[in-house]
Amino acid sequence: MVRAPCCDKMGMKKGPWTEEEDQILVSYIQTHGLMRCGKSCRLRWMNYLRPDIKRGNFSEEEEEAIISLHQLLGNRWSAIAARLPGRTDNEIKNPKEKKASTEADLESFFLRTSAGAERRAGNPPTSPRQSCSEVSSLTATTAGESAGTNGINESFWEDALAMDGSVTSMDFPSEFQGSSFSPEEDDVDFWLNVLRDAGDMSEMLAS
DNA sequence: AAGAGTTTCAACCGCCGTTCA
DNA sequence: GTGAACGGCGGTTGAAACTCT
Repeated sequence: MVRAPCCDKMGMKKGPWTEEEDQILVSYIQTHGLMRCGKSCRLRWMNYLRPDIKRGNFSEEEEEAIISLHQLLGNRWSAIAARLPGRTDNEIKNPKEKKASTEADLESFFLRTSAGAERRAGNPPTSPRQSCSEVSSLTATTAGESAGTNGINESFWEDALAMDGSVTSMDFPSEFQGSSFSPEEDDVDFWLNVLRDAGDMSEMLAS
C-alpha cells in the first residue's frame, strides 16, 4: 500500500523540477536571501503560514474531540489534527498536558458522556455481552468493508469499548480477532459514532 | 519593582517510509 | 534494484510571556 503524496492532497505539483522552476527558486533565494532548509520552510508553512490555519483557543467541541480521539488513537497527533479542520498536529500536542493527560480531566470529560452519566449515577455496568453484541452488529452492517481491509484486533476493541465504560472485551466479534489493525484517519468519525452509539445503547438497555 | 518559577508554543531533531533518478 | 533525497511524523527543546512572591 502506497500512501498518497501530500502534493496530491493539496493540489500541488509533484515530480521532477523543471528548468523554469529551478530558475524561480534560484532568483527568489538570490533576491530574498532566505537561508532556510526546505524542511524548515515546510514546517513554518504547515504550522503557521497556511491560509486555512485556524488560530486561537480550542472550542469546547474541539477539546472534546481531541480527548476522544486521543483515547482512540493515542499520540497520533497528525491523525487527530486531520479531524480538526484548520488545526495542526503541533497545536494539538503542545498543550496536551492540559487537555487529557490527567485523570481529573479524563474523568471530567467522561462524566459528560452518556456512559459517564451511568457511572455518575452510581449504576453498575450493564450487560457486557449485550452491549458488545450491539457494537458488533453495528460494525457488521456499517463497517463491513473497512473491517475487511483494515483488520481489527482485540486491543482496538479494548480501547474502543473502554471508552463506553459499560462493556468489556469479553466477546469481540470473532471475525475481528487475531488480525492486525491500524485505524485509518478516514475511519475515525465512524468509530466515534460506534462508541457514541454503544453508550446510547447501554442507557437503553439499562432503562 | 524585581527576581524566581511556571506556562506556552514555535521550532528543531531524529527517525522512518516513500519517491525518484 | 538501489541509494539518496524528500516528506511526514512524534518527541523534545528553549525562548518569550506570564504569574507569583
